[in-house]
Amino acid sequence: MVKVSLKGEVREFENGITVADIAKSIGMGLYKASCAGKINGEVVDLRTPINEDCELAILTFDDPEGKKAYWHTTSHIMAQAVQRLFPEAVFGVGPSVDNGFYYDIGGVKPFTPEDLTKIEGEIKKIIKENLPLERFELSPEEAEKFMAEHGQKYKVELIQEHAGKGEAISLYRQGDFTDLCAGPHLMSTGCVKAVKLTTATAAYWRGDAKNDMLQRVYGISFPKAAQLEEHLTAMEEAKKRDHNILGRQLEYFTTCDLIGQGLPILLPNGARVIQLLQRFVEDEEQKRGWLLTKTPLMAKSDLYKLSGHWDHYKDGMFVLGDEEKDDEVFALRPMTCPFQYQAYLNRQRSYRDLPLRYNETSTLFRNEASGEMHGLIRVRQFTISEGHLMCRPDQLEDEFKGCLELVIFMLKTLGLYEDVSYRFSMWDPDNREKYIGTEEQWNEAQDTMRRILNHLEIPYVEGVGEAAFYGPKLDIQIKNVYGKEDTLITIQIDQMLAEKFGMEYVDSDGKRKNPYIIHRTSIGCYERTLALLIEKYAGALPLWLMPEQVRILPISERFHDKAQEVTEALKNAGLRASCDMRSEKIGYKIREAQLQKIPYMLIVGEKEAESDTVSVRHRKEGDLGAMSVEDFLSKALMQVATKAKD
RNA sequence: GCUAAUGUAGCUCAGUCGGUAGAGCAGCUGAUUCGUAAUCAGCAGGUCGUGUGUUCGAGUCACAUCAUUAGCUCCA
Repeated sequence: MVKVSLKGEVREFENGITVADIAKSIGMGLYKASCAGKINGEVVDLRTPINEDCELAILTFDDPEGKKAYWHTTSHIMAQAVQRLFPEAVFGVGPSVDNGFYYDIGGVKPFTPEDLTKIEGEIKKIIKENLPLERFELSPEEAEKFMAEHGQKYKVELIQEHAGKGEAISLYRQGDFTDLCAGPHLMSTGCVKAVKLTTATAAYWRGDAKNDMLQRVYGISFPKAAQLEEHLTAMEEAKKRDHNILGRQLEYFTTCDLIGQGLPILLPNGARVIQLLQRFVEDEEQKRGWLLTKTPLMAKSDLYKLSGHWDHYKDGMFVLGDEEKDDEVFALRPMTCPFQYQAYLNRQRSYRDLPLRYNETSTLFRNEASGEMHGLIRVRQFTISEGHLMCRPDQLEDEFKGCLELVIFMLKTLGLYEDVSYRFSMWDPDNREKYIGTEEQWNEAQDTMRRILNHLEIPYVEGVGEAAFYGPKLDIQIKNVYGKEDTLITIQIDQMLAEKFGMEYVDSDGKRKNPYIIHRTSIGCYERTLALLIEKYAGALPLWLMPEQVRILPISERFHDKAQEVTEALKNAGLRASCDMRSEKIGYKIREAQLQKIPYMLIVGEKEAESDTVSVRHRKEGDLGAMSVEDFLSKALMQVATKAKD
């Protein structure tokens, strides 16, 4: 007998009982809903026999790991459907992801939407067949032979890689389909209910552009049809917040074929918001001891050669001139680092000068590959709240903390703090050519950073291979409206470039030493941050950031004078206000202001003229009733001063 | 850069088998002077992303190119 602790309650079972049988013993409802188990904190297959006393949790679709198993099984069902319809298919990998699952499939023509519909139809059949999934193991040799016989070359490759570990290879069989898989999986294909294939795209085998191109089919599934409907509706809603649609509608930015890809035109609304953000950032940085620099937008290639950027990123730079023909070759700057270093190098530095904090509102140019551009998120020219901080080793942790505190202050002010996650971006020792410096230098820099992060109790995930070529990073990640993650902010520790550039300080012992350099941004790129703000607030930015804060709406021509008087009063008080004097009905004017997300609408008519008030309407709260202009002003100005979120 | 889809009026879209371009909203003009999300009427608006072909004839077919979107790769 084994003692199994379930949610704190200990029950006895016969030795070798499976997780699935325990679920069944508790109730058929739980059994049917169960997706996987968790034994002593480790996720396991439902078929796992229990031979020792343990703590067990039954995972359902409501648990993140349960969802993973559910989606993973769905990906197998999809693969089975593809195999039936396209027997020539060669399968790559088919994992679950944050928002569903995918399967990579080679040997087939790109799938059309009609193909996806057909595959969905076959999936339904397989679900109806309610095929049990059986787990079995083969030796690596047997498994390789099995997959080779079925023409599954990618699976053979995966098995060969796994063979060295001396473990058996686990496979799952469901009817006529067998897949190499570590699991866990649901008990049968009938457990999956509502499936939708969302998109078919291309992906490289093993994520390497040199390898075969496979067709990747994405999908999602749910235990209930209503949940699928809900999900699809949510995706439609997300589209309404998409900055690339909303930002254009609300005239924050536009693009132009003649100017080129990745070069958005910031319209007056977008330009205003960015100006407000910049002022805020520069003022806040000044308060915190940062010194503003303004360095050139281009430099001779020699500068980038010294920094190492020329070797690593020449293809991604806009180079002016031809190395073969011209005496001097310039390049638009893709980063600010070596420019600000020159400010440091302007004179000899003492340990007493450190820390030295340089910030800059810095426009950068990067020749991103054509398929990588996206709205305001990935562009070829952007402006970043840049900064480099030179300090002594004993100052590093405090200064790092200071940078992080500034970032957190910014994120909280913007209302994005709850939406970010942290990634400790490290080098990949198996990919040495991507990085400069020695293994010792990397280990030291990473250990230092890890120590600081642990000390500050930052909850981070590790990103191997995500470091900059010169050092590790703390990346602050944010998801866009569709759940796709991007880096919003980064703080980096660099021990290598100071040496390359001969940056030194004379320490208290009279010796010359290289400072540590922290590369950081406080609010990220203004374009990207604006994009995320548009999505976060669905265009209804906080009052202090709205390009137009108040619109005055006279009921009719008779009240134009009064309305203009109010408009002038608000403008003089520092609010961005305008007056809609078109001969339209009040409902029309309100509708338009509302669609433009104008925070306050002030209605001026007979009643207001008589009582010397304005009727205040808020974009979210609706009619707030009449108040004097003075009362409205103090209310609105307070909201601006405190940077309130609505 | 790769795979695929898309590109028609300022915006959203229709346009059948290749036969000479259409709607709604927005814009302009006029009327209306109105109380919390769309007043009515009229007018104007297009080298059908661009280029080169095929054809008697191209928005429609082919090729190239530019841009947009999704995913991959990349992201100093």
